[in-house]
Amino acid sequence: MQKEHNLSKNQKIIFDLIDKSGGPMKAYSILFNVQKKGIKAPLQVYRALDKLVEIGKIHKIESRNAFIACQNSSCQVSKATAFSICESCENVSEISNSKLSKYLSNF
Amino acid sequence: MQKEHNLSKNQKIIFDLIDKSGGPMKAYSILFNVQKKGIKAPLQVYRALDKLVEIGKIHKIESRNAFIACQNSSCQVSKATAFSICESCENVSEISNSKLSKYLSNF
DNA sequence: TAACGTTATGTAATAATATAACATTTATAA
DNA sequence: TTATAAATGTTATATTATTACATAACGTTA
Repeated sequence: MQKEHNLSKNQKIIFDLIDKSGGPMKAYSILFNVQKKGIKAPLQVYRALDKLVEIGKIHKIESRNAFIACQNSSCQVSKATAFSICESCENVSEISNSKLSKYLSNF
Repeated sequence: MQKEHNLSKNQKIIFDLIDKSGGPMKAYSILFNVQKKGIKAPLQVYRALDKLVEIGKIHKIESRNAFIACQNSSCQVSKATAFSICESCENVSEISNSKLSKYLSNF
């Protein structure tokens, strides 16, 4: 089970946006979308993103420079998470389970 | 088995550099290192890197924005490749085999 | 070999992504 | 309540990557 974290103001604004979007969002697109809420600088976005990744609420998809809400309510921080990404439509689904972590840990 | 590709001049210069380095190299570090050989612009580096990735001679480590020579002589293009990266020393070893691809393809 | 398509190269400018550095405020808990 | 950590705000800048356009080299086949 995921530990409860009290998100700060900026963290909550940004998490809600990503979560509601239903897909991966890029940092500067997030920035654009939250400017009306008073978040005006890249660093404010990146700090919130860093924290959200750290506590497991979102994942970064490295190959896309994008961030997506964790879609697995029992997702454990520091377990392997992979993404299956359609190369045509860019649809993303999260792959995260203990078998994958265990499998990769053989190497 | 890997198809033979005749590397162009720039591709060869850049592949040799990465290969000899024995580890991941970043694009602008590559650029710095090949300037004496006449490669002067980022785009020249990125174009060679793109091609080398495409033909499977190197891999991009997305989370590091870095490129590493394929360490598996029988590495198949378009098969999954993962990297195990020490979080202390940043040592990298390549994980690439058919079992991993097959395992991931279950999702 | 001339004409053609394809691939590679050169160059300048700029876009997109991310961090450094520093000051201040807010939340937590001893 | 004070001290300590966490979060915020702001400006500037570093790092990574692409657009756009022009030219050259290479292979094929007519």
